[in-house]
Amino acid sequence: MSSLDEVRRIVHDVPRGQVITYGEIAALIQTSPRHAGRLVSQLGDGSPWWRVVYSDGSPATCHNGAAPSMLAHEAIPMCGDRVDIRRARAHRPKA
DNA sequence: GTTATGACTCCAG
DNA sequence: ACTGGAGCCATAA
Repeated sequence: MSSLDEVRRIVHDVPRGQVITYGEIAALIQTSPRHAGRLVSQLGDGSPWWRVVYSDGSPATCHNGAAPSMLAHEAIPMCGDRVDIRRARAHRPKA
């Protein structure tokens, strides 16, 4: 089981209408936040990468800023230009 | 084995 | 609240 699978499962485990931070993923797989983002990028387009946001709720800076659009389309609680991480933050999948 | 890079986060100003 | 700099781990060359 590679960390990539772990991340992929976590990202897929995030219910619609909620998001998860890179730091949360990094903590779950026991690695640094730097690698967390890298793994999510490697997931490809087959996973809801847009549900993964920064620790302060800002969406990923990639995809030419398409993430906010996806978040809004997913009925994610947003606060201005950032996600309302306070409300949308997904809890741990509880292994 | 070493160097360079990346979808991050934290601390200080 | 915003900006800038440093740290970190893994993969690729």
